[in-house]
Amino acid sequence: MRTDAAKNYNRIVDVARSVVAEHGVDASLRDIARQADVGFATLLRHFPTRDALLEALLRAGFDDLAAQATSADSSQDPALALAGWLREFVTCAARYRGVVELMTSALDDAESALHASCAAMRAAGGGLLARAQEAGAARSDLDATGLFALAGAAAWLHSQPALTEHADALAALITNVIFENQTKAA
Amino acid sequence: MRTDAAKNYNRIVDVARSVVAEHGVDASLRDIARQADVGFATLLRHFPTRDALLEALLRAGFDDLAAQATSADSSQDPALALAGWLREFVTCAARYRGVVELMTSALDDAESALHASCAAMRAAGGGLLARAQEAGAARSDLDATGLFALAGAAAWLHSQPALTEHADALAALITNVIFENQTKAA
DNA sequence: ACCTGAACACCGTTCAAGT
DNA sequence: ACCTGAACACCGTTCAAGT
Repeated sequence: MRTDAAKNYNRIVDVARSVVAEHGVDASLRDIARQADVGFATLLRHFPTRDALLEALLRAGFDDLAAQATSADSSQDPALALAGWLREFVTCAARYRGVVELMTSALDDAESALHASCAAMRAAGGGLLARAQEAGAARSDLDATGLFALAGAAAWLHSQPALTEHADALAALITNVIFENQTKAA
Repeated sequence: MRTDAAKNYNRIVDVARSVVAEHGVDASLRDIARQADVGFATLLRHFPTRDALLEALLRAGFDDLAAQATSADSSQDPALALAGWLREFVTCAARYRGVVELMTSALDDAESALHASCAAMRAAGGGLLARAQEAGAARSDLDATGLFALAGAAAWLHSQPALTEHADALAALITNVIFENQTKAA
């Protein structure tokens, strides 16, 4: 990449970060290009689709999540490792409005620019879940997708402006379900 | 209302039902007007805002929810009454994509055409919750908004196409939290 | 009273032309 | 190689004109 192109690329990403922070994942791409002092077609050249631009904003967080899961060695307490991962997941998924929906639909759409990193992240979480299940610290009727769904619901709650009041406590109620050891009969 | 106006009104609502079912709450209003064989400005005349049109689609369900809660007399088991209300809530909120977000933001925005019916519904659910709490059948650290938030998270999960696989079971895990009787110390 | 077309300012996409 | 303006088909809003 030429240095002038790199400069445009970085300026677009910087501006996108602040515009998406304000307007959510549906923010106007044209507006981002304007604020970045770049022709709109130039933005499209660097990021041919909305998902591609959002991927640039979110990839770092996703990679951290995957790394955090795989680096947790067997000496660490499985329940604590999973709990830390969940906290990070919610922070990451609630950063911008609409990210959770983006992630779940990206899992279903192999064409999305976000598919690979989301799938990797789900698999990594699944590994942490399996270890916690073996230790008897997590409910046994969950798989990686179930973990993702519950963590996503918690992140959704956390990302609703009208619910911020007690979002931390309420989201914790949801993630706590994961650690339930179901003993009572159905 | 003149009879020709009433005919237009009904045709718009009918078409909107099917278009919103397909495209979610962000469906194109212009497209709805076209399919209803009505000038776009006519649609705006009947429904000056998107919320006003969606309110026409959703009001019946909301009213049912409020009625269901107030009609539950004291002879009924409080836990069963609340459980039934929650089931209805999720069905209603997951009917179209985006409804849950619409409801939570309407609660925060007194100007929204949906504000009144959503607030009434939340209050009605709060009444059922209070009775269940008195009977010791629901956790005591929840209020009407907390109930709404958890039910909303369950409905969110239910409305994600990528999660339909086990949506019923996972959403039930979330709503079950409401009936937990927290006994262990913090 | 109620309906409607036209004008407007936006959006995302595409493409031919510029350095 | 990389950038850009212009044309296009959409969107929601407003308003002056029709019956």
